[in-house]
Amino acid sequence: MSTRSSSPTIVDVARQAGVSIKTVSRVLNQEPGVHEETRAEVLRVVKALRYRPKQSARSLAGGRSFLLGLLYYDPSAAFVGRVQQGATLHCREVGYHLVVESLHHDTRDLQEQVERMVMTLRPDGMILTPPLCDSREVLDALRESDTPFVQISPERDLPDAPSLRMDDIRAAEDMTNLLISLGHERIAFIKGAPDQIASAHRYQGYLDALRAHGLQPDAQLIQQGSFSFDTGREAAHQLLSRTLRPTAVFASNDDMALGVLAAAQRLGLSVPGDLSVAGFDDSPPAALVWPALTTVRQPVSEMASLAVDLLVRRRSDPAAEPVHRVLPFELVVRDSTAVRRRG
Amino acid sequence: MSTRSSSPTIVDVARQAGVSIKTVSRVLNQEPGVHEETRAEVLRVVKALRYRPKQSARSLAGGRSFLLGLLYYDPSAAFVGRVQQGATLHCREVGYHLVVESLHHDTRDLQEQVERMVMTLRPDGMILTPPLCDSREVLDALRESDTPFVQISPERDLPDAPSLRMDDIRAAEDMTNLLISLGHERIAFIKGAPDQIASAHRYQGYLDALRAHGLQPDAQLIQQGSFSFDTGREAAHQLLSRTLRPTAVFASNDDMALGVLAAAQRLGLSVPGDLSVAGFDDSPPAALVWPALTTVRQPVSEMASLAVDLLVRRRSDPAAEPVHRVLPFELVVRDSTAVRRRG
DNA sequence: CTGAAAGCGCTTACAG
DNA sequence: CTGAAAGCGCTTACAG
Repeated sequence: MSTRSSSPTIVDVARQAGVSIKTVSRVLNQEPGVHEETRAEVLRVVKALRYRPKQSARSLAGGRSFLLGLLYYDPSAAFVGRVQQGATLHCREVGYHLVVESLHHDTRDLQEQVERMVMTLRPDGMILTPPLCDSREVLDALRESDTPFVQISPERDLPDAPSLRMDDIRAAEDMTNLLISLGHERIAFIKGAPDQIASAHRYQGYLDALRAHGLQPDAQLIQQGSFSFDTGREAAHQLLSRTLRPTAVFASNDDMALGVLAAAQRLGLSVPGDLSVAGFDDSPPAALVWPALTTVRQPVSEMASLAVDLLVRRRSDPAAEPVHRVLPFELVVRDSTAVRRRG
Repeated sequence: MSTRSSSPTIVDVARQAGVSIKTVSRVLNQEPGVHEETRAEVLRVVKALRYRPKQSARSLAGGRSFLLGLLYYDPSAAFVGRVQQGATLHCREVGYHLVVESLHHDTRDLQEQVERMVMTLRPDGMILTPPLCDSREVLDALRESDTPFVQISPERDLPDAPSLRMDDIRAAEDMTNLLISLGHERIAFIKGAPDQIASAHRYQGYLDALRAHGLQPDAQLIQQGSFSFDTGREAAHQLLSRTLRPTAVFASNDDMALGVLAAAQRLGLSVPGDLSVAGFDDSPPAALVWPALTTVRQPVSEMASLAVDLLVRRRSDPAAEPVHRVLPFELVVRDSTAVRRRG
């Protein structure tokens, strides 16, 4: 019923500007070799008509979709949410759009799911987050369809794809150094899931810092967790029930650190008075609990932005050697850590 | 360098199946009027060739993009994350894809942002979450571009768009009833941000439940918050410092309830021993804190699925009267609430 | 039940 | 610096 005329096309613009559609196309795509006056006139008409090139047409003709895909598994993961945020914002800046695809990690047809998505949508690239970025099925589907992708925080780098990560070892080392500088010597550590390389790296950083300060790692103070709240709480319960308690606990992610907080509370220990607690990730709850958690912030937005850039730029230079970058992290010192109480 | 032949098109399928491309198109779009044998043969070839129709071509020719947009403002909001999850999963089932667009609520050019997104991408519909679903600029941009949209939990319903929401009044009433059934009579309430209709509704439900049980609302027990952790903590501090303390606090969202937990802990009150605490939303931290929070779960996945359905179906019946549905919620009883301790 | 033709709105070679 | 032509891979009327 709308009396609104249908959207203007490139033909309308060309006609009004008195040029060919090819010239309009040139201006829109910022190609060189257009007379400045011509360019200005075209732009004027574009603005006057509120003309927007239609993606489906550009896509069909030009062979690129201006779509980037974000593949993820665990939707609740704060990490993915922040990747997405960084990616959408940067996508807008470069004229792309982000399509999100949530996968069931356990399903049989992971490869089929990815393949179908990629073949119908033809995204110009995919952004992969853990644990999917290390899934053979996902990678195979992407390779088979010639879809460029970048891995964010993968278990291991690939020769044929760029990756972006932070230095887990160094971050854990810095956090441990912080605790040491606060006077702590009996610093417990709760390890993460054994099958994730980040667990080993963070543990490594912890050990490095202790050794650099001449402190002996104490097996009694090292517990195995699996990155969950419950394992953190149980590990802390073990650690804190001993007569000779640690004065600080470094949990290798925030969920476990929250578990430590809960255990301390249960046992009537005050944090940070009786016990300092540090986490890793800077998840949303970290800032919401009491006391607010000291933790490590990963450079997630930067990784996401860079991922978008790498994918978009890849078009101009498809044969470029894939980069593997390590980005700087940040220690977020809040209220759960304090100078060790003497006596 | 790849020796891989380019993807098969509808022409390849038609040739191999010995039919016209029109017939292939009919089969793919499940149109009636194709001989069963012909249909089977086409499907066989489709499968053999691993043929997938290209979205950009379908989109350009058919005038629909198979893309749905999710517009949101606050990325960290757990609510939006769950909407997204529900939407992507259902999108896959119906052959659509979800494009996410994060907006800056405060920017001047909200309308311009939305208009640009919609005009280039031409999504077949948009899913709007609070607070954007009530933004005049967003709505105007959508209407002007003839883009169908559905509102999830809007402040108020619109005559020209479907909306999906839960019954806030009833949910708050049920939660209050739960506390009353546990023996509580001095039940405090922390209100949410005054500019959101949900705040008024939840407060209303609280009052309704009290009155139904012959309990007088006590102004001393009612505090104003604004849905943030800090306002929850402050309000709780006020409430719990009095000589005649409440035995239960109903915070009208989880973030504030977490603040109540923090305040109680600070004052040395045990939850739920000395104090029962209830929240609203079932945000991720709600299950992670100690004690785990009793709260209300909104039917978010259902709203998201329905939103997708409404948008997809709208194509077949664009003139249909927009529906305004109220979906059932769920009380999630965890560890922060208990029978009132006597004496 | 099936098909030939036209067209969606752009970009890609190719000319000049 | 600029343009005419062809084509991307589908769907939409329109026929029969």
